[in-house]
Amino acid sequence: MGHHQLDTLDEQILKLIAENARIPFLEVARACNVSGAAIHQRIQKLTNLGILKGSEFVIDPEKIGYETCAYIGIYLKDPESFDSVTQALQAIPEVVECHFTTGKYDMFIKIYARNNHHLLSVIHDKLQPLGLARTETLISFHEAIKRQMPIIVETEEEEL
Amino acid sequence: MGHHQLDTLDEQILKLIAENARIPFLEVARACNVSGAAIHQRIQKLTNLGILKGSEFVIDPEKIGYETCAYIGIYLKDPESFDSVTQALQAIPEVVECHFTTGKYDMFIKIYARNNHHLLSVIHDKLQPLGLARTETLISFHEAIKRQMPIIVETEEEEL
DNA sequence: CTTGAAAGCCGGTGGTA
DNA sequence: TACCACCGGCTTTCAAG
Repeated sequence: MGHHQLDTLDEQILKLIAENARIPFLEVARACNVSGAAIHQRIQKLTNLGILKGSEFVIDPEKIGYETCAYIGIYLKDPESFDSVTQALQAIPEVVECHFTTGKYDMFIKIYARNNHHLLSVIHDKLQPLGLARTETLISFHEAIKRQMPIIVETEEEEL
Repeated sequence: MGHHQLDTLDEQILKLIAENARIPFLEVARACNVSGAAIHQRIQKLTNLGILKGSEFVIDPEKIGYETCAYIGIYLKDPESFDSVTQALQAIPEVVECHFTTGKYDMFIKIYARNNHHLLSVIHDKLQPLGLARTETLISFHEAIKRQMPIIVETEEEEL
Protein backbone atom coordinates (compact mmCIF):
# COMPACT_ATOMS: atom_id res chain seq x y z
CA MET A 1 0.00 0.00 0.00
CA GLY A 2 2.08 2.90 -1.29
CA HIS A 3 1.20 6.48 -0.69
CA HIS A 4 -0.57 8.95 -2.92
CA GLN A 5 0.91 11.93 -4.63
CA LEU A 6 -0.27 15.15 -3.04
CA ASP A 7 0.06 18.55 -4.62
CA THR A 8 0.93 21.84 -2.99
CA LEU A 9 -2.68 22.64 -2.16
CA ASP A 10 -3.18 19.33 -0.39
CA GLU A 11 -0.02 19.94 1.56
CA GLN A 12 -1.06 23.47 2.58
CA ILE A 13 -4.44 22.21 3.68
CA LEU A 14 -2.97 19.36 5.71
CA LYS A 15 -0.53 21.66 7.44
CA LEU A 16 -3.29 24.05 8.44
CA ILE A 17 -5.86 21.54 9.64
CA ALA A 18 -3.43 19.09 11.25
CA GLU A 19 -2.75 21.44 14.15
CA ASN A 20 -6.23 22.95 14.39
CA ALA A 21 -9.11 20.73 13.48
CA ARG A 22 -11.69 23.45 14.11
CA ILE A 23 -10.24 26.07 11.82
CA PRO A 24 -13.04 27.34 9.53
CA PHE A 25 -12.65 25.99 6.00
CA LEU A 26 -13.09 29.51 4.68
CA GLU A 27 -10.04 30.60 6.61
CA VAL A 28 -8.09 27.76 5.05
CA ALA A 29 -9.46 28.86 1.69
CA ARG A 30 -8.25 32.43 2.17
CA ALA A 31 -4.81 31.23 3.24
CA CYS A 32 -4.60 29.10 0.11
CA ASN A 33 -6.19 31.64 -2.24
CA VAL A 34 -8.96 29.32 -3.35
CA SER A 35 -12.68 29.11 -2.71
CA GLY A 36 -14.22 27.48 0.32
CA ALA A 37 -15.78 24.79 -1.80
CA ALA A 38 -12.36 23.78 -3.09
CA ILE A 39 -11.21 23.15 0.47
CA HIS A 40 -14.34 21.18 1.14
CA GLN A 41 -13.75 19.00 -1.91
CA ARG A 42 -10.08 18.44 -1.12
CA ILE A 43 -10.79 17.45 2.44
CA GLN A 44 -13.41 15.02 1.23
CA LYS A 45 -10.92 13.60 -1.25
CA LEU A 46 -8.26 13.25 1.44
CA THR A 47 -10.79 11.54 3.68
CA ASN A 48 -11.85 9.13 0.94
CA LEU A 49 -8.22 8.26 0.27
CA GLY A 50 -7.84 7.39 3.94
CA ILE A 51 -5.20 10.07 4.47
CA LEU A 52 -7.45 11.88 6.91
CA LYS A 53 -8.73 9.44 9.49
CA GLY A 54 -10.76 11.77 11.63
CA SER A 55 -10.19 14.54 14.14
CA GLU A 56 -9.56 14.76 17.85
CA PHE A 57 -9.56 17.24 20.64
CA VAL A 58 -6.26 17.12 22.52
CA ILE A 59 -6.81 16.52 26.21
CA ASP A 60 -4.15 16.97 28.87
CA PRO A 61 -3.89 13.55 30.54
CA GLU A 62 -2.66 14.91 33.87
CA LYS A 63 -5.53 17.36 34.08
CA ILE A 64 -8.09 14.58 33.98
CA GLY A 65 -6.29 12.42 36.48
CA TYR A 66 -3.82 10.35 34.46
CA GLU A 67 -0.57 11.04 36.22
CA THR A 68 1.34 7.98 35.06
CA CYS A 69 2.31 7.24 31.49
CA ALA A 70 4.31 4.11 30.76
CA TYR A 71 5.68 2.02 27.94
CA ILE A 72 5.70 -1.72 28.39
CA GLY A 73 7.72 -4.26 26.41
CA ILE A 74 5.97 -7.60 26.28
CA TYR A 75 7.36 -11.12 25.87
CA LEU A 76 4.66 -13.59 24.89
CA LYS A 77 4.56 -17.15 26.17
CA ASP A 78 3.21 -18.26 22.84
CA PRO A 79 4.58 -16.17 19.97
CA GLU A 80 1.60 -17.23 17.88
CA SER A 81 -0.85 -15.40 20.08
CA PHE A 82 -0.35 -11.93 18.62
CA ASP A 83 -3.83 -11.52 17.25
CA SER A 84 -5.70 -12.75 20.27
CA VAL A 85 -3.53 -10.66 22.58
CA THR A 86 -4.01 -7.60 20.40
CA GLN A 87 -7.74 -8.12 20.55
CA ALA A 88 -7.60 -8.47 24.32
CA LEU A 89 -5.55 -5.28 24.57
CA GLN A 90 -8.23 -3.45 22.60
CA ALA A 91 -10.57 -4.17 25.47
CA ILE A 92 -8.25 -2.51 28.00
CA PRO A 93 -8.94 1.21 27.72
CA GLU A 94 -5.72 2.18 29.50
CA VAL A 95 -3.77 0.77 26.55
CA VAL A 96 -3.50 3.59 24.03
CA GLU A 97 -0.90 2.18 21.64
CA CYS A 98 0.12 -1.31 20.64
CA HIS A 99 3.04 -2.06 18.34
CA PHE A 100 4.46 -5.18 16.78
CA THR A 101 8.20 -4.50 16.91
CA THR A 102 11.68 -5.65 15.99
CA GLY A 103 14.10 -6.42 18.77
CA LYS A 104 13.72 -8.28 21.98
CA TYR A 105 10.08 -7.61 22.68
CA ASP A 106 7.21 -9.34 20.92
CA MET A 107 4.96 -6.36 21.45
CA PHE A 108 5.33 -2.87 22.78
CA ILE A 109 2.48 -0.88 24.28
CA LYS A 110 1.78 2.52 25.79
CA ILE A 111 -0.44 2.92 28.80
CA TYR A 112 -2.03 5.79 30.72
CA ALA A 113 -2.84 5.11 34.37
CA ARG A 114 -4.13 7.24 37.23
CA ASN A 115 -1.05 6.59 39.35
CA ASN A 116 1.62 3.99 39.97
CA HIS A 117 -0.76 1.82 41.94
CA HIS A 118 -3.28 1.84 39.12
CA LEU A 119 -0.50 1.05 36.64
CA LEU A 120 0.55 -1.94 38.70
CA SER A 121 -2.98 -3.21 38.87
CA VAL A 122 -3.38 -2.90 35.12
CA ILE A 123 -0.18 -4.86 34.53
CA HIS A 124 -0.91 -7.47 37.15
CA ASP A 125 -4.65 -7.95 36.76
CA LYS A 126 -5.24 -7.19 33.10
CA LEU A 127 -2.02 -7.81 31.20
CA GLN A 128 -0.45 -10.82 32.88
CA PRO A 129 -3.55 -13.03 32.47
CA LEU A 130 -3.26 -12.65 28.70
CA GLY A 131 -0.46 -15.18 28.51
CA LEU A 132 2.60 -13.00 28.84
CA ALA A 133 5.95 -14.52 29.70
CA ARG A 134 7.39 -11.30 31.04
CA THR A 135 7.10 -7.53 30.78
CA GLU A 136 9.49 -4.63 31.06
CA THR A 137 8.08 -1.32 32.14
CA LEU A 138 9.41 2.11 31.38
CA ILE A 139 7.68 4.90 33.25
CA SER A 140 7.61 8.38 31.78
CA PHE A 141 8.15 11.14 34.32
CA HIS A 142 7.56 13.82 31.81
CA GLU A 143 6.47 14.07 28.18
CA ALA A 144 8.58 16.93 26.88
CA ILE A 145 7.46 16.67 23.25
CA LYS A 146 4.14 15.48 21.84
CA ARG A 147 3.21 16.37 18.30
CA GLN A 148 2.28 15.08 14.88
CA MET A 149 4.66 13.91 12.21
CA PRO A 150 5.89 16.60 9.83
CA ILE A 151 3.84 17.11 6.68
CA ILE A 152 6.32 17.30 3.89
CA VAL A 153 5.15 16.28 0.48
CA GLU A 154 8.03 15.04 -1.56
CA THR A 155 7.71 16.99 -4.77
CA GLU A 156 9.49 16.02 -7.93
CA GLU A 157 12.71 17.97 -7.56
CA GLU A 158 12.61 21.03 -9.73
CA GLU A 159 15.80 22.55 -11.05
CA LEU A 160 16.17 26.17 -10.09
CA MET B 1 -0.64 20.26 39.85
CA GLY B 2 -3.61 18.09 40.70
CA HIS B 3 -6.56 17.68 38.47
CA HIS B 4 -9.92 19.40 38.50
CA GLN B 5 -13.23 17.89 39.38
CA LEU B 6 -15.38 17.41 36.34
CA ASP B 7 -19.08 16.73 36.43
CA THR B 8 -21.14 14.43 34.24
CA LEU B 9 -21.77 17.11 31.63
CA ASP B 10 -18.05 17.81 31.27
CA GLU B 11 -17.42 14.12 30.90
CA GLN B 12 -20.10 13.67 28.25
CA ILE B 13 -18.75 16.63 26.31
CA LEU B 14 -15.18 15.37 26.48
CA LYS B 15 -16.18 11.93 25.30
CA LEU B 16 -18.02 13.35 22.31
CA ILE B 17 -15.47 15.90 21.17
CA ALA B 18 -12.38 13.81 21.93
CA GLU B 19 -13.11 11.47 19.05
CA ASN B 20 -14.53 14.06 16.67
CA ALA B 21 -13.20 17.58 16.93
CA ARG B 22 -15.49 18.89 14.20
CA ILE B 23 -18.77 17.76 15.68
CA PRO B 24 -21.16 20.76 15.77
CA PHE B 25 -21.59 22.07 19.30
CA LEU B 26 -25.33 21.98 18.77
CA GLU B 27 -25.18 18.26 18.17
CA VAL B 28 -23.28 17.86 21.42
CA ALA B 29 -25.92 20.00 23.05
CA ARG B 30 -28.72 17.77 21.81
CA ALA B 31 -26.91 14.64 22.96
CA CYS B 32 -26.49 16.16 26.41
CA ASN B 33 -29.95 17.72 26.62
CA VAL B 34 -28.67 21.23 27.19
CA SER B 35 -28.49 24.36 25.08
CA GLY B 36 -25.76 25.10 22.59
CA ALA B 37 -24.56 28.03 24.66
CA ALA B 38 -23.97 25.73 27.61
CA ILE B 39 -21.66 23.57 25.50
CA HIS B 40 -19.92 26.65 24.23
CA GLN B 41 -19.32 27.87 27.76
CA ARG B 42 -18.19 24.49 29.05
CA ILE B 43 -15.70 24.06 26.25
CA GLN B 44 -14.35 27.51 26.95
CA LYS B 45 -14.04 26.61 30.63
CA LEU B 46 -12.26 23.36 29.82
CA THR B 47 -9.92 25.24 27.53
CA ASN B 48 -9.17 27.86 30.18
CA LEU B 49 -8.42 25.14 32.70
CA GLY B 50 -5.91 23.69 30.26
CA ILE B 51 -7.79 20.42 30.02
CA LEU B 52 -8.42 21.00 26.32
CA LYS B 53 -5.15 21.85 24.63
CA GLY B 54 -6.34 22.17 21.05
CA SER B 55 -7.54 19.94 18.27
CA GLU B 56 -5.95 17.90 15.51
CA PHE B 57 -6.84 16.13 12.32
CA VAL B 58 -5.61 12.55 12.43
CA ILE B 59 -3.43 11.78 9.43
CA ASP B 60 -2.38 8.28 8.40
CA PRO B 61 1.44 8.37 8.48
CA GLU B 62 1.85 5.63 5.86
CA LYS B 63 -0.43 7.37 3.43
CA ILE B 64 1.77 10.45 3.37
CA GLY B 65 4.98 8.51 3.04
CA TYR B 66 6.07 7.70 6.59
CA GLU B 67 6.55 3.97 6.45
CA THR B 68 8.86 3.61 9.45
CA CYS B 69 7.93 4.31 13.03
CA ALA B 70 10.51 3.73 15.73
CA TYR B 71 11.12 4.18 19.42
CA ILE B 72 14.65 5.05 20.50
CA GLY B 73 16.11 4.75 23.97
CA ILE B 74 18.85 7.28 24.54
CA TYR B 75 21.88 7.21 26.86
CA LEU B 76 23.37 10.65 27.31
CA LYS B 77 27.10 11.25 27.59
CA ASP B 78 26.41 14.03 30.04
CA PRO B 79 23.34 13.33 32.16
CA GLU B 80 23.06 17.05 32.85
CA SER B 81 22.26 17.84 29.26
CA PHE B 82 18.57 16.97 29.33
CA ASP B 83 17.31 20.44 28.66
CA SER B 84 19.65 21.29 25.83
CA VAL B 85 19.07 17.91 24.20
CA THR B 86 15.32 18.31 24.55
CA GLN B 87 15.57 21.67 22.87
CA ALA B 88 17.64 20.21 20.07
CA LEU B 89 15.11 17.41 19.63
CA GLN B 90 12.38 20.02 19.23
CA ALA B 91 14.17 21.16 16.11
CA ILE B 92 14.06 17.69 14.56
CA PRO B 93 10.61 17.35 13.03
CA GLU B 94 10.82 13.57 12.76
CA VAL B 95 10.85 13.39 16.57
CA VAL B 96 7.20 13.32 17.64
CA GLU B 97 7.54 12.34 21.29
CA CYS B 98 10.22 12.80 23.91
CA HIS B 99 10.03 11.33 27.40
CA PHE B 100 12.16 11.54 30.49
CA THR B 101 11.91 8.01 31.89
CA THR B 102 12.77 5.64 34.69
CA GLY B 103 14.93 2.65 33.91
CA LYS B 104 18.04 2.30 31.87
CA TYR B 105 17.50 5.05 29.35
CA ASP B 106 17.99 8.74 30.05
CA MET B 107 15.44 9.66 27.44
CA PHE B 108 12.99 7.84 25.23
CA ILE B 109 11.72 9.22 21.94
CA LYS B 110 9.40 8.29 19.11
CA ILE B 111 10.25 8.99 15.50
CA TYR B 112 8.51 8.84 12.14
CA ALA B 113 10.74 8.34 9.12
CA ARG B 114 10.07 7.77 5.42
CA ASN B 115 11.89 4.42 5.43
CA ASN B 116 14.69 2.59 7.18
CA HIS B 117 17.33 4.53 5.34
CA HIS B 118 15.78 7.82 6.37
CA LEU B 119 15.56 6.55 9.95
CA LEU B 120 19.24 5.67 9.94
CA SER B 121 20.16 9.09 8.62
CA VAL B 122 18.10 10.79 11.32
CA ILE B 123 19.80 8.75 14.04
CA HIS B 124 23.26 9.14 12.60
CA ASP B 125 23.21 12.70 11.34
CA LYS B 126 20.78 14.41 13.68
CA LEU B 127 20.69 12.47 16.95
CA GLN B 128 24.27 11.29 17.49
CA PRO B 129 25.78 14.80 17.21
CA LEU B 130 23.70 15.90 20.20
CA GLY B 131 26.08 14.20 22.62
CA LEU B 132 24.54 10.78 22.98
CA ALA B 133 26.56 7.94 24.45
CA ARG B 134 24.45 5.25 22.81
CA THR B 135 21.00 4.54 21.46
CA GLU B 136 18.75 1.51 21.26
CA THR B 137 16.22 1.41 18.46
CA LEU B 138 12.95 -0.45 18.39
CA ILE B 139 11.23 -0.42 15.02
CA SER B 140 7.48 -0.78 14.83
CA PHE B 141 6.28 -3.00 12.00
CA HIS B 142 2.71 -2.25 12.71
CA GLU B 143 0.72 0.01 14.99
CA ALA B 144 -2.24 -2.16 15.92
CA ILE B 145 -3.80 0.27 18.39
CA LYS B 146 -3.67 4.07 18.42
CA ARG B 147 -6.20 5.99 20.46
CA GLN B 148 -6.73 8.49 23.24
CA MET B 149 -6.74 7.74 26.93
CA PRO B 150 -10.13 6.80 28.36
CA ILE B 151 -12.22 9.65 29.71
CA ILE B 152 -13.51 8.45 33.02
CA VAL B 153 -14.32 11.03 35.59
CA GLU B 154 -14.02 9.62 39.04
CA THR B 155 -17.30 10.60 40.63
CA GLU B 156 -17.88 10.57 44.31
CA GLU B 157 -19.29 7.08 44.77
CA GLU B 158 -23.03 7.29 45.17
CA GLU B 159 -24.91 4.65 47.05
CA LEU B 160 -27.62 3.03 44.95
C1' DC C 1 -11.82 25.01 -9.35
C1' DT C 2 -15.52 28.58 -9.26
C1' DT C 3 -19.91 30.95 -8.09
C1' DG C 4 -24.23 31.22 -5.62
C1' DA C 5 -27.73 30.17 -2.40
C1' DA C 6 -30.02 27.59 1.31
C1' DA C 7 -29.47 25.55 5.59
C1' DG C 8 -27.44 25.56 9.71
C1' DC C 9 -23.91 26.75 13.08
C1' DC C 10 -21.00 29.92 16.06
C1' DG C 11 -20.37 33.08 19.50
C1' DG C 12 -22.07 37.00 21.81
C1' DT C 13 -25.75 39.50 24.82
C1' DG C 14 -29.01 39.70 28.27
C1' DG C 15 -32.07 37.53 31.47
C1' DT C 16 -33.29 33.88 35.12
C1' DA C 17 -32.48 30.96 39.05
C1' DT D 1 -21.95 30.52 38.76
C1' DA D 2 -24.36 28.03 35.37
C1' DC D 3 -27.94 27.77 32.31
C1' DC D 4 -31.33 29.31 28.62
C1' DA D 5 -33.28 31.96 24.53
C1' DC D 6 -32.37 34.74 20.90
C1' DC D 7 -30.06 36.93 16.93
C1' DG D 8 -26.57 38.63 13.43
C1' DG D 9 -22.96 37.08 10.79
C1' DC D 10 -20.45 33.58 9.13
C1' DT D 11 -19.74 28.59 7.57
C1' DT D 12 -20.85 24.59 5.51
C1' DT D 13 -22.55 22.10 1.82
C1' DC D 14 -24.40 21.16 -2.63
C1' DA D 15 -25.72 22.48 -7.05
C1' DA D 16 -24.28 23.85 -11.70
C1' DG D 17 -20.83 25.93 -14.86
